[in-house]
Amino acid sequence: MATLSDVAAEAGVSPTAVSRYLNNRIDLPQATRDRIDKAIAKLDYRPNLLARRLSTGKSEAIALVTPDIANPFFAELAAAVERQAHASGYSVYITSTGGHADAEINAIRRMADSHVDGLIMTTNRVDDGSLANLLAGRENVVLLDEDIAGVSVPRVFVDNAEGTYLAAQHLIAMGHTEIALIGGPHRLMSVNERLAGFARAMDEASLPVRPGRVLLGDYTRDYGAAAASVLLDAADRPTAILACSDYIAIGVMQVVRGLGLSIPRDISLVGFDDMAFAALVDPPLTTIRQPVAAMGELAVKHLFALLDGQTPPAETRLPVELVVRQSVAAPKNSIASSS
Amino acid sequence: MATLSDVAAEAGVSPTAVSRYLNNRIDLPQATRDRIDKAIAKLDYRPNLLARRLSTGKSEAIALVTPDIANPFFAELAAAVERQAHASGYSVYITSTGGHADAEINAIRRMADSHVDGLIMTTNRVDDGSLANLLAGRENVVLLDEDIAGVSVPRVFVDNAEGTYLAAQHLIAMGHTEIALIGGPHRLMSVNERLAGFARAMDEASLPVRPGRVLLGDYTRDYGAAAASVLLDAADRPTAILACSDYIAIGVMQVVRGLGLSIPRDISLVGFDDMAFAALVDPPLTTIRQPVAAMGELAVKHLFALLDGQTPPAETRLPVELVVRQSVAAPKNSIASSS
DNA sequence: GGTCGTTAGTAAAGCGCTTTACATAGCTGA
DNA sequence: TCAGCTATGTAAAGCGCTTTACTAACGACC
Repeated sequence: MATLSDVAAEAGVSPTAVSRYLNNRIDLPQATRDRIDKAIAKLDYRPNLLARRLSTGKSEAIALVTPDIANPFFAELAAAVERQAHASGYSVYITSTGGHADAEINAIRRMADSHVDGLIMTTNRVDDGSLANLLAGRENVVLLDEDIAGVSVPRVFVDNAEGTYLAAQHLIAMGHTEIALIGGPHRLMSVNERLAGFARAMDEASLPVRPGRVLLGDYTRDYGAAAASVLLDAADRPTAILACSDYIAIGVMQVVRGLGLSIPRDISLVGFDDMAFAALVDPPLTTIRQPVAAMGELAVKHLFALLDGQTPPAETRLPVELVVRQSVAAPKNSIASSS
Repeated sequence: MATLSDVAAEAGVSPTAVSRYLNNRIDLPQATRDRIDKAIAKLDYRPNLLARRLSTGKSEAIALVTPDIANPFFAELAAAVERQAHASGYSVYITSTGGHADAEINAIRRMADSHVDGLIMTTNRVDDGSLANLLAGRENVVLLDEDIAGVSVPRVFVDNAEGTYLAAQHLIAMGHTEIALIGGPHRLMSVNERLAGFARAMDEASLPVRPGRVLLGDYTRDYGAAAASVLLDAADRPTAILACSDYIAIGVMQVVRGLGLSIPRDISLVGFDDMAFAALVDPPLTTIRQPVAAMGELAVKHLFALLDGQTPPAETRLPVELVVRQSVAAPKNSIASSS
């Protein structure tokens, strides 16, 4: 591999001249430029990024730490982040943590050690303070999708409460009064907020939120199935279920089908996320769409602003949207109220 | 950020001693070790990876270049690669190219410039020779999932021909004789092979492969829909369609439904890949399962073997598997032959 | 004809680490 | 008593780049 010095020797100038020429820090006469260009071409010279980074302290790279790249939600987020970062000539280093605290900490450490310029952090856990500690005072981090309590870096979230509010409103408008909610991990910000949105819609319709009708566990298919079993085995079944993720909704569907019931005839179901498969399942799932690409792009923009010494908004909320498909109907034995 | 010299000064030894101690290249008496450990803890020292990499020429990192990280197939592959690499203490740098030739070339270049130790390459295009050129002679590359003609690096593929062979056999056993195939891009290795497997099964059953019944285009939902329209608008519809990817199958389903037809009553359908959504669609899709995780892991293992100076197999084929769900039935107006 | 400004560069230090070669002190054995 | 070994280190160069300061040569101006 040719080095800068090789090029300099070949062109008959000093390494300094080549370096400065390549970085547009010097005006050289055409003849010299030509000699350097020729030398570069001849030797197929490519700058060693490692050396440049070590020397400048800038890496033109950002890190994205994410719970699980195999999860399409995070994969789409990652794709958006990458697209946006590449547009500015930045590389993106992605790490999956599997949602483990120590893996998250290691990932952040490792990223810091590799001297990336900035970090976009997504998590799906409730932090016990270690993450907050690690991130405290950093000026080159933005939080995406989920909060970490106690860190004061720019955050890009979705309007979680509005999402479940819209979903519950939709169910209520269809005539449902017996509505259950299945959510993610207790105390996770998105979970709290989605619960709050649900409660608000219920409240506005003067409907009670019964404790046994709110099940919090995980944003997974398995938990969706487990929770659905509990709800549907009960004496007083709900007529509708608001699943706080499409994965949960899939689990619900599976159990409903297993019980010989039908969606939406016996049970109405609304999901959350609008993952690609939501349109493909049977029946196509009514759900809340998150603007995943916009989230990723905005996170990058805010991170770049930060690196640029600007002050992006402390918190941005992106709007969600109700996507009506076919998993909601009026409850049996009841007449839909006009909305 | 504390440096090695800071630690050395704090511990009252030379930087050399600290470096060699940290790399297990020297035996120090307990007292000295303690002083160094204490200094490290006190200063919260973490080695600068950039500097280490520049100095050693090793990066303990590999690159994965992939067409689209938002595609669950590649995302799962990436997750497997990452898991396996992390287990050996390696980082993975993932890049999405969008399937563009120039982006692929840039990505490979960029990875080489960042001095990763090795590269795992996946593509979904037919190379015009530029990739082959770039990769020629490299001793630290493995090809995954799809071939690049003319490069002689270790390759990890799936048994494509066997997949379509099994699928076609299954359809034939159910009584189908009018079987169409919808495949990916013409001349792509996997496409050729899947076509060959299909042809072999047809041949063994003494069934002709009619030209109008083989449509090659893209591994996408859109192409699946377009191809299905062509096939189903024809005077002599096939009774079964072998889709060479689950995405294609989804497109087919959409068109079939749009025509007021039913799967599997009117048209039988087999997919390829067994993506997560295959089990979730209506009807659940009979498909060919690829061992995605195993592919990713094996690619990493072979890459490490390469880096270790060993010679992994030039080409490995991983087995596929027919997953029978509910998208295949006997053709209407015919009696299923016993298999 | 000296000064000043411009042009066209260069020398050398430094980024933080590794590594090779060498050094010193103390001890052992003949 | 002294050669030689072991234990415990160290000095200095080098990875490939950037950057700060400096210089030499030349022409223009007064």
